Amino acid sequence: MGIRIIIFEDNDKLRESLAYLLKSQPEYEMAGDYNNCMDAATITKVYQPDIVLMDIDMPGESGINGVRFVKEARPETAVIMYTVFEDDEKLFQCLCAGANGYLLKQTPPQKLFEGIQEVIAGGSPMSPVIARKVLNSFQHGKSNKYFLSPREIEVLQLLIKGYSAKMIATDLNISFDTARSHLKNIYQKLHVNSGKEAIGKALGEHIV
Amino acid sequence: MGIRIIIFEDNDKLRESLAYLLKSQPEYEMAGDYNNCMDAATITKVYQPDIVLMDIDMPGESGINGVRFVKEARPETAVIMYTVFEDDEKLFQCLCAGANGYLLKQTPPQKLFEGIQEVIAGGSPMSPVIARKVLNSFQHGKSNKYFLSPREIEVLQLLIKGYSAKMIATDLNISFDTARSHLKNIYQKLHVNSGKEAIGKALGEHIV
DNA sequence: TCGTCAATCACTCAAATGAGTGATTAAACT
DNA sequence: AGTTTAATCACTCATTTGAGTGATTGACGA
Repeated sequence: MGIRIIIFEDNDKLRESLAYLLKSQPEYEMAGDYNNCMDAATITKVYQPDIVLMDIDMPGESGINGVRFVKEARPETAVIMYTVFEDDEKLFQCLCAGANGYLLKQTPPQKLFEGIQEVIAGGSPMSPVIARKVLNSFQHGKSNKYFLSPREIEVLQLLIKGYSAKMIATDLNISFDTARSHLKNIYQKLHVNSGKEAIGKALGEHIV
Repeated sequence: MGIRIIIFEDNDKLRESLAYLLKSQPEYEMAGDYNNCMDAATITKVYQPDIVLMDIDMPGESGINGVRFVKEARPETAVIMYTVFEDDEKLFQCLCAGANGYLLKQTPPQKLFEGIQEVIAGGSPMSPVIARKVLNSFQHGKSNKYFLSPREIEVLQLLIKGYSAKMIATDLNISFDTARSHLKNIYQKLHVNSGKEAIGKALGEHIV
């Protein structure tokens, strides 16, 4: 019994040639190919594939939801994204949805085969550019693109810890009004108008 | 001029055989090998390597700090971790410190060479197990260990977007006081006593 | 049927907050 | 020497918030 593979890809030509390519390898067993992932959950439950190749841009449900469907239906099935998109937004949505690999369509067939083997071996194949983005996402080191002063960063950090203006003032040994003054300046720089928004933005954009 | 490489590895035998191995390839140029990374910053500034192979467990400064030193001294230098450790703690500390790749010591020399080429090409080589861990770290989905009701989760999400109680009320078509009531219940469940703390906790612990 | 709980709404009150406006000092840069 | 900036402090005012207390409805399960 070979490695059971299902493809979701709306481009007919590409999907068929992919299927043809995989079928030509004795170790793979094509369990189906579809031009949309609306029924991905059912399909996954029925055919229990080892691998799913998933495009992102498809009519109806996007491949991002496709990953979700497959993973909810059968977590053991490994999903490899196979797409032209390399923008951060879609990439991280796919990863959060549970994708096990992310290969760009420029990937030569040889690398695609390797990727499938890597997934079977418990790995997570990624195109070089993607792997770089993924690793970069971890070094969310103080971007500070809003040009906060050192003192303002200190104040913001305390704010994030849930401190009130009064507590911040005490902690930093400055007056209540100075603390509030810093806070107001921070809000201006972050383009927000409340401490809650500032916290959301700071944590969301990894400013601190 | 070849690819300049520096090795930080405290195991003398391993370090020397690695250096020997790399020197035997014409495209690599060994720019030095060290059994600790205490002076990694200076060494990096002086020799300006393209690649640094960094062990984690070393006497004096750990390789995790080593990454930091190298990256602060010269961000263009790519650092590849080369270690036996595959535990989450150390892995993610390295990534956050700016590592560009993470290969386990079980990696055969051939794969090590490929990894170096991949880094030069702008990629981020990772051993399969590592890549899997990295991708997995993205799918930390809503734990809800504080047993928030569905409605409370809705309210919390709006709060995180920076909405005031009044805005939440409008958005959900409920009265101002109901919104405040929900907020108070949420604070109780999260063991906090302000919206700001709630946002911090929710974002920090990936509750929503 | 009874109890529990989510969801809704209401009222009070003291404290915190955001906004606006303005000022001083010291360091850093031009 | 002049300018900019960070950091400090002060005062006002309307709005928001947290807390406390209490009540009603409807759904769900024991």
